[in-house]
Amino acid sequence: MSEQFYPFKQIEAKWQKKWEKKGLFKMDPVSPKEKYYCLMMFPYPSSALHVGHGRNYIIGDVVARYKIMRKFNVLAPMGWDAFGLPAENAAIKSGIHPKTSTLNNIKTMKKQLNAWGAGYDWGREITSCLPDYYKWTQWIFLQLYKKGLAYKKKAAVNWCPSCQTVLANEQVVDGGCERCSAEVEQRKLEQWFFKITDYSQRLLDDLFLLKDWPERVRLMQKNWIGRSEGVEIDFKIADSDVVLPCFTTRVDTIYGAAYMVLAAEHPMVDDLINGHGNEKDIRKFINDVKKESVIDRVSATTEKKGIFTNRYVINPVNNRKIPLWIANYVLMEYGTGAVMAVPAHDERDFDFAKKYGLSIEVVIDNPKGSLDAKTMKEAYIEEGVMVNSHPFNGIPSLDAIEKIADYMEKEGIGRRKTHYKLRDWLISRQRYWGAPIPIIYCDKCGIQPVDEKDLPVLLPEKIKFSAKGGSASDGKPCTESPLKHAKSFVNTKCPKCKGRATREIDTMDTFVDSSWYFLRYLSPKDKKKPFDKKVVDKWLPVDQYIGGVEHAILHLMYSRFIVKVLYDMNHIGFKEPFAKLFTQGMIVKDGAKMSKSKGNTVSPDKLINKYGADTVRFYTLFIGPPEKDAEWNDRGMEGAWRFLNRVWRLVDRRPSSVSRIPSAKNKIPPLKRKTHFTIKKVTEDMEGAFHFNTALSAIMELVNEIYKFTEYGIRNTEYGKAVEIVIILLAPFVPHIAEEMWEKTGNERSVFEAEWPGYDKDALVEDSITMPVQINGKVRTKIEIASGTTDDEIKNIVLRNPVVNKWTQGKPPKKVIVVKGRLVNLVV
RNA sequence: GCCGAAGUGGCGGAAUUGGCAGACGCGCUGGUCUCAAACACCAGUGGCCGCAAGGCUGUGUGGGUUCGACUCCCACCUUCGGCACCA
Repeated sequence: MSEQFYPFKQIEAKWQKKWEKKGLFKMDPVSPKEKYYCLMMFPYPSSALHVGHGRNYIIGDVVARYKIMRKFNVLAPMGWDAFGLPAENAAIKSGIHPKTSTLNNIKTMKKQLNAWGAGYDWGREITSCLPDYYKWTQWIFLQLYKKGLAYKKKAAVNWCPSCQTVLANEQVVDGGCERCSAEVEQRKLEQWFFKITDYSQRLLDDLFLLKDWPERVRLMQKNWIGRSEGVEIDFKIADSDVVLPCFTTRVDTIYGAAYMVLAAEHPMVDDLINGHGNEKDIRKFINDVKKESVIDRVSATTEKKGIFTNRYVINPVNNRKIPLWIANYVLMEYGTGAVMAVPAHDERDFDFAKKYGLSIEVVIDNPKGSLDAKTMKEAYIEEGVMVNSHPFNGIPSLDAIEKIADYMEKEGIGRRKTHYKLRDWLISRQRYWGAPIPIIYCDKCGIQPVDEKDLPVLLPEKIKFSAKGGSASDGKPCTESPLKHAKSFVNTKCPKCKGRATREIDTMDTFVDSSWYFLRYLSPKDKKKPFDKKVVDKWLPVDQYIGGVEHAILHLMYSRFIVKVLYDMNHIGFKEPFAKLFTQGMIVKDGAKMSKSKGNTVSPDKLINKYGADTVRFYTLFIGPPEKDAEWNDRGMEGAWRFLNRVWRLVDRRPSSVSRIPSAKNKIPPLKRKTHFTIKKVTEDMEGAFHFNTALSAIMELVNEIYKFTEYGIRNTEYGKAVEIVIILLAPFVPHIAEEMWEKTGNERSVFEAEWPGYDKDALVEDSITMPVQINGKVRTKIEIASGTTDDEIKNIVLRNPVVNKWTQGKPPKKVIVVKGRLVNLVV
């Protein structure tokens, strides 16, 4: 029986069923084999997956299957990051409860994952919106609360007017909401925070342990943490005993401080301007600044504006009296909200000083040519030699940073300090579809955490989450958490005094859900505890984590933080969650990221129906190096499809036995060597950078060689071996067709139980090699050299070569360079 | 502005302890098979000159190091990603 195309539909259904029955992806908790935890970032259950999402699961599946073949005890679980805004927003419009739509979406996506042939240990499935999961998310909150790492404060927070909720700093992109792009406003609200800033230094230090993370992700985290070292200097206010500390990283420029600037929100501003003239204008200025949008406040391009306070401060190193200003470009959240300005050596200060006619003095000279404060066009921010800074004149400014810091600490006018850009993690959300924060407010006892034994705090299912509180479909979200109106939820008893009390109505940011899920997979059904220390200590850190680079900061930083907290509380015995990270590139279509709103998504369902899952997998893997973005092209599918059919015919149909006489050009290939070379190449790609595209080309080359072989009607053991190797090497990539071919060639057990082949180094050695001969670096001819020929012999052969003689015109070359196994170059 | 990655045929991409640029695939051209097509198979395919043999040229641009540079160094251009008044 030989059909035109291979019957992928039958084959894929057959093997998907068999793997499930056999439990190919079931992790064995008692196996003596070495563990391998292969994790893909769990998806948010949106309506359906497209081929861009597919890349993530296909890569993960290839890795898991490969490790199974390498006889590891593999854990490849899957779950759902199921809380979140989109489901709630959809509910406001459609009236369908988020739980209903989410669980429906999960069903669809699960089907899609199966259709791709992606294998998971479904017995360990987790769903973050179900009480048996979020009970433990609440437990995590309580642990942080216990440690003083969860706290409530009234703070200026990022508010998205369209989503009607606050956002974490990490969720504000270019001054807009990362989800809906609406311009973010600042609001003062009572909110819950996680004190991630306590872990700034450790999050930074341990980045250096993560050698198997992409460099760029480590860099992004490093920049986000934003550590900088400097000195906090005390400036005394003139005619007062009040001290105004300010932070600088450039203490070497202290003698050039021309004025000082405060943020408009600085707490001392009010006292300072009180009764010192011009008060009205100053207050107006401050109000104007506070009204500026978030985008303008943080943009480096916004024009710098300021106003003089009529007050002065004293520079402690030279007792100079310098003016005190208020300006829009100083941030209250960083440092002390007060900045010393050195116009000659800071761009911002330079612009500001020019605008308002403030003095400029050079205190660090350019070694390449003296600076003149009167003529300079821009600030000189490089290092240089100290001037006008008695007693530090003449020394390099880099040294001066240390010397002046020492001096200040000795004199007690300043102290070394380290600052971070990282801010605390705002976790409150004024929305319904999230895990309730397990906190109770009692008039008598104040803020009380819910007792652990009373978890979970159930999210009420009957809820009205529209603005009017009436129908569920008037299209507008509430301005407060919809939980506010759920009386049976809100009204409760105080855990301490048993008196009447109310519950916190905000829910947690979904990033809290996803910052610990990788622990839950090890005991997804445990009703007594979130995870078992012994088991997670055995299985974590995750050996290979795979996901999109868009999570480089948010999810990956939060997870690292939560793991460190749990470690400190001795709940777990490891400090980092993910040993190895692979961030795959996006698949784009027509130059843009695939998205429903752009209408450029490619659905896998149709393609799988037309070509089969293996073809879709093959093309997705062949499209390019997986860490890079790639352009999807439906045509490319044809090539993958053709190849799989070509492979199929190797075992399905006896290739035509037309005997041919090998021509000189088309000599019978050394199949054994090619086979071993391919094993080497594919194994290296699997173990190394995951360059599946080159692994697949190598296999294609081998198949091409096999075909050349069959043209001559030769079917010897070398041939049989090569076909067997092709099937095994293809198995992780295109598992269904590989299994079927494996069975057809007489194997009874699954190809995933087969031994991954090793290669024979001796088989890689060639009898003879073709060496290019260069003359002055240009290839002029090629010679056939038996392997093992000495350099001298090669030289002789080359010098006798007629083509070479034509070019050298018989003259002896100046130099002959023989590169072993590579080429020969003659210099004439 | 700062930090990072990248730039190679018509297209996706391959090749770096410096050593045959364009593997593999898509597309295209010609052929075999067929009544015809589909499928498959064979041959060709960076550009320019040439009937051919062969030659010249070619990895974003301009320099440099080297017997030899996609690969290393210097300067620049472009694209993408991150950060962005952090003192």
